[in-house]
Amino acid sequence: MRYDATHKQQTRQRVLRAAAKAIRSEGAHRVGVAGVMREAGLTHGGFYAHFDSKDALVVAAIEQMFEESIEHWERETRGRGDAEGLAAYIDLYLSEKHRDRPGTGCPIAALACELPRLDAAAREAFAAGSRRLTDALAQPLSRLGHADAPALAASVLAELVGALALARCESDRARSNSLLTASRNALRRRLGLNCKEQPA
Amino acid sequence: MRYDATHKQQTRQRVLRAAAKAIRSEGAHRVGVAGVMREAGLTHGGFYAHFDSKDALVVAAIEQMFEESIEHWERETRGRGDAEGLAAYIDLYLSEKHRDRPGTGCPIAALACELPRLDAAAREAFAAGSRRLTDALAQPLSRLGHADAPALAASVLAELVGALALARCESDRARSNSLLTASRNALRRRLGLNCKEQPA
DNA sequence: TGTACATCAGTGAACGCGCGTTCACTGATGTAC
DNA sequence: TGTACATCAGTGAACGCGCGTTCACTGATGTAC
Repeated sequence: MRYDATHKQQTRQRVLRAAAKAIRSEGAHRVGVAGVMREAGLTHGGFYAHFDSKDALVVAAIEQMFEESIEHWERETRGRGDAEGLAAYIDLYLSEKHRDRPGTGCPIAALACELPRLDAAAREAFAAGSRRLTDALAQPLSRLGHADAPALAASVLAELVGALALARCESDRARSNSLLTASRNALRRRLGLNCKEQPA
Repeated sequence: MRYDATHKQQTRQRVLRAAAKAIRSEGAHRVGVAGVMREAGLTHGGFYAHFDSKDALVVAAIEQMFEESIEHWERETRGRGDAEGLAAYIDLYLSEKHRDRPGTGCPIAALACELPRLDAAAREAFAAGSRRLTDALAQPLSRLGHADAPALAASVLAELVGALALARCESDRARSNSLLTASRNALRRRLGLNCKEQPA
């Protein structure tokens, strides 16, 4: 063992994190192996010591994104009540900051439309991640007494994802903000969360 | 004028329709000039007699898609009451058929995530189309007495788009169908449309 | 402690391929006489 | 009516470029003695 046992593993993680960010920003098809490696401080040739192919990188990066996403959800809701945690997550999800930084945000909002065009392994990883996020949403909804929490969670996630994606398409900042506000208010009302409405 | 005056215009329309379909199916970045021309029964060389560049084709194709989309909305709601028309549109939007045929479906659900990566002209065309669709939704909502119909329309469109995109990502057919059903029911309830719930 | 060595993570030139784009050419068309 | 012609929509070979991938090589590292 010439190098530290964790050395290669750490490099792989660096490449993976760079890929997860670039893919959410640029899309899986536009992201290049060379660019990701450069971002990780390496040259493109070394890539194949870590991943079998670009497709394999995309799959691993998708898993990485959802790992980050679930972690983010847990960090934001931990130690809060169900209602408060949900409200905080909705506000964060539909915030200007999240809209303006797709690279570190929700993989679903960044990649959903592109996903059906990826290979089966990538689709499976993505679907698994989406289910985990839906389940995470369903739990507090269920504890709050909502009937059919899994279906409600799916519906809530759909609006979150759709609103964020639409807000990212609108280059007029004021209009874009009003899309975020519209869905924030609609979701708070739907879920019976503390309804201090925000003006459009 | 050697050829019929409308001949070139008709060819252009054929190319445009092929592009609008291919871009929704494959994404703007994956679609190639040669493939679109082949689909229109031509060879790639003739492309530049009709469009300045691939980017220009994408812009024109986006306009074409929204034209089709608005037309589709009008065809489905014409001659129906506001509530009935909305319910019919929601059912159609969140149908298995729409999910399985992105090429002829809503441009927003097919392209929203990819759109921020397109150039300014494409983004502008897309944003304009999205606003038209939101306005079309807002009108019956307003007539039905909903307060702040524009915001509600934005929220409804967000859920429609998000639910369809998520359903397209889920390769397990039963799960995918249940995502569509969840949002169909949630939207009907939200809008006070005739609530014959469908089982998940 | 010092030196020769084996290892292997990472380098960078090279490849084949598909893409957007260009351009000299073709040949079906309607027109002029 | 028939024929030579001008037009121009469409053809297809060729280009430069960026991409994913390969591979012979490098050089920093820890080890053996």
